[in-house]
Amino acid sequence: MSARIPRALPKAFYKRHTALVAKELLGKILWLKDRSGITAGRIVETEAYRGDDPASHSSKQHQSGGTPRASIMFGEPGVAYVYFIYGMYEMLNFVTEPKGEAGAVLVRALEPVEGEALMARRRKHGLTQRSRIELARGPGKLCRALGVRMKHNGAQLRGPEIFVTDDGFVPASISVSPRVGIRAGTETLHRFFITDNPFVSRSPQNREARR
DNA sequence: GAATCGATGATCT
DNA sequence: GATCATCGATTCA
Repeated sequence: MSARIPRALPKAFYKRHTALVAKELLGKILWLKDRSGITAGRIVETEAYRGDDPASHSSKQHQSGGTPRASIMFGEPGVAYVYFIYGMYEMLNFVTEPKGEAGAVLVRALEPVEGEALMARRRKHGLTQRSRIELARGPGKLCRALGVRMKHNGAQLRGPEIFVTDDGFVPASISVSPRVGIRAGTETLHRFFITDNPFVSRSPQNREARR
């Protein structure tokens, strides 16, 4: 079980409009490497948060570069933005847009492709076919499964701990919907997911318009 | 399958 | 002091 991690996507991939990056991340593979081992999953669901969008952490003090927590969203693209929420869960985002423009993509769900046993141990699950779907189906779950912690805040997405790679997979169809769990900005269709993919997190809005 | 609710702590006002 | 880009247990069906 010694996975060889391929070359990661370049910084330029992230230095673009956040919604475009969120959409193009679908099908890419996210790797986490730590002392426990290597885990990886194919990204099947993302959300875009950008600029002064009221749903985005970057909307507050937007003119002056954001609150302390969100200031990383105004910085260099291609790094991880990790934050802690509900007293229990980490959330993993990728910083987007050129430096000075605020943006980040929330990674919401993965299809496990490497290190499933380790993921199951971290999630305290067995490895039935059923639970395999549940391993990383949701932003809190995937951070648990991969071992994403606050210490990864600011980490590069080209290693040595976090990698995002492209194996050539192209989703057959992509769907969009409102974002999940927010109060403001609910009209914006900035949630992207691979159509009919069973690893996409459960939500009442799974039957939204395709494109 | 769907609805409800408590856990638990950092962040912001 | 209120809010929160969530989850799992519980209940009802």
